[in-house]
Amino acid sequence: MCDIAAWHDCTVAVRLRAKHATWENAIIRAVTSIDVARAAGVSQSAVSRAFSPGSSISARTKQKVLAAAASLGYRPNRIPAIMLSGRSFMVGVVIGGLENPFYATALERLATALRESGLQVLLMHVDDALTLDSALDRLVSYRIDAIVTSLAIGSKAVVQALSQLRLPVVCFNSSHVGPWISTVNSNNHGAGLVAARLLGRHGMQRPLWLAGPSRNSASRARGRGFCQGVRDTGIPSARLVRVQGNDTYDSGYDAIARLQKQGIRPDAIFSSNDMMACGAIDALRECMGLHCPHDVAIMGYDNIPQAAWRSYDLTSFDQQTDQMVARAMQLLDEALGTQDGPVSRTCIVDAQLIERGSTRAAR
Amino acid sequence: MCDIAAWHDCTVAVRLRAKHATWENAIIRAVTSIDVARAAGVSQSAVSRAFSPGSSISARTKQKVLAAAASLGYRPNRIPAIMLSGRSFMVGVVIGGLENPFYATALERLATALRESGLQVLLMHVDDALTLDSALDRLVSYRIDAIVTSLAIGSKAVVQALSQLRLPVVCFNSSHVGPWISTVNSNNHGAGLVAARLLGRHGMQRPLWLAGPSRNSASRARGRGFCQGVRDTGIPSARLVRVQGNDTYDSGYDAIARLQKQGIRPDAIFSSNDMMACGAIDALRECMGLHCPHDVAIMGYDNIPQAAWRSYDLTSFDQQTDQMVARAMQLLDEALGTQDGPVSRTCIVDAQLIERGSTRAAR
DNA sequence: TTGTAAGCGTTATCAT
DNA sequence: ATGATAACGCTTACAA
Repeated sequence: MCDIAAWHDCTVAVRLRAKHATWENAIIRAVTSIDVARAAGVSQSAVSRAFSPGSSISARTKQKVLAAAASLGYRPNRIPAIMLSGRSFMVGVVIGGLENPFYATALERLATALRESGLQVLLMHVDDALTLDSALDRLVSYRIDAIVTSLAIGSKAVVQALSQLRLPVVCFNSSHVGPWISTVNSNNHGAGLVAARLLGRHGMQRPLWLAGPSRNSASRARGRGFCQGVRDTGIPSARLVRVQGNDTYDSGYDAIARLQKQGIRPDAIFSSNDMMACGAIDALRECMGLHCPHDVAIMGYDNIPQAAWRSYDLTSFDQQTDQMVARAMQLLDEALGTQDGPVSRTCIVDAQLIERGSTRAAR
Repeated sequence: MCDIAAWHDCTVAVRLRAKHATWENAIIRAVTSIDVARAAGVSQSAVSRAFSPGSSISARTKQKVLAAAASLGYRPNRIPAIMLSGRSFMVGVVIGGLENPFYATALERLATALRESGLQVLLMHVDDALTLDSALDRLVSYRIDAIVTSLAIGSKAVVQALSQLRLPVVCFNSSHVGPWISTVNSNNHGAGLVAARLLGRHGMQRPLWLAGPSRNSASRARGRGFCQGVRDTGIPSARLVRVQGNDTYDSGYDAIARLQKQGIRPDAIFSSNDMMACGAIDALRECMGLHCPHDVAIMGYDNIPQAAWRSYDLTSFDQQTDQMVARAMQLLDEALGTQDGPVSRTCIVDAQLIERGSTRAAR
């Protein structure tokens, strides 16, 4: 159920609540449309109309109202409109992992797109699945119109929690779908195939798959694609080494360092994301004395800015965030516009291969 | 004044608005406290009390209400409370430059802190000063309780715009202050001094200051501190080379590349942020054939994750984001709790020197 | 402890 | 074109 109780325990909230428990000690009351109406010598409706384009109002009246509003410093209040219409024009954006530049950039683009669509972003940062439930309840209590999330929705429980809100949900790179849930996915599997083909052309003999966390379905799809692609080049599946990371630089570094101890020397690496790939590049040099691309070819995913930094010069897949965000907005638009029940759609956007030095050398 | 007009033009907004212009075709009405009251056979106030900890209600009644609420799927609506109290418990967070991992991480921490204080984040991403004005009007129309911004508030115009909102504002690393505006700053000037001292110990003879955009007051303060620190080591000011960047990796790279053409070879660099420092390190190697720290000692600012990546191993100043965020929460708390007029305070948090390889070598 | 009723600031409807 | 009025869903003062 609702954890409104937990909410009440929060320090600032309690303080504010206590402060305004009675009407007597109310703060500076904001200027309302009544005040403007009185000042302009018109009705409250006239004020409303002055601020609603397309409503029938004479230029003279509008002038009077706007003048009065300006002098009083009136700022329309959208809260009552939310009560009346049931729409808040706020979208809950649930994110996590901002330490990955990819997600940071994606959020930036998403926020911009939503703003341009006249929607507000009610942001919810989530560290783990545990906080999600209570977070959702809070968002919902603000009567958000929809939810957009870049969390890789892995667990069935989360999907169910989202579905139960009876609110349009748009995900990025989520595999689970359900009623009310739409998703925009990068063509993860296809990119895995492309990666294997490219590395194959560069003479791959001892491929390595550097996987992201297993709960990340996008990572799993990339791995499956890569595995199939490796087979397609004629290398038996058994020769493909798989190493587990957790999408961080350190996990990429450590994974390679572990390999060194096991005496495994890959000559072609596909990493589930760029951060791990960067870690791998550094570990190869420091722990194995291997240089990229001379000794090892490496590819990542996400095309984060650091992939283009000269020390890494990493071939990567660009998720085409702009396109994905645009698609997400379409899905959102559709879901918000439909009256007849929950929408559930899936979009696939091809990732664009960005070739850089890490796969350039012929060996 | 308000650009509510512009808001009305936004596509999604218009569509939703049109769709619910009349009461007839209203959507699935949400479950209200009235519904719960009816189902539980109690009054509406009883429902309200059941969800308000500390209010006088019998255990039996509360049970009945909660049961009815659960079976109906009732979710309390906070919107009416906003109208009644005038407090929304929403804080407008105005940000930009998320492509810098430092700001991304800062946002993450801030969002977490606000959530833990029971405040919601109404996010506003701003590309430039132009969007800010209209953005603010929108935020205000949602009756936010305060604004927190990591934008380096440079222009006097922005400060004035913020002051006029008559809303508590908390900034990070802003120099301009005014009524209603509080700010938490890193000890930029002090860090500049420390940088010069450290580089001086490493034999600095030809110092270089890699500046951020001139509108960034934090960068200016760092530069002033460094300049003074350089003088303190006995090097005449005229020997200090200043180069202009814009806080990006590319600008750091280009700045060094330009120096090469001018035949200038620094032996100690202090960069206004880590991104530029990374660019500088790569340019030194690629364009000048200089290696860090053997030929050049380098320091940055922000201690972004990439500073710890092995390819850079960059000495940096950690802004202690956790502390700064904690301070910001205190300032916010204070501003929200005060009834007697606008608050305006400034906090300084010392940056912590993180020594890494880029300044380690004795040359 | 519980119920009744007023009120928050706006917008849609209806009457003028 | 304009004004009066009801309604949105909840909280709180007050009465019982």
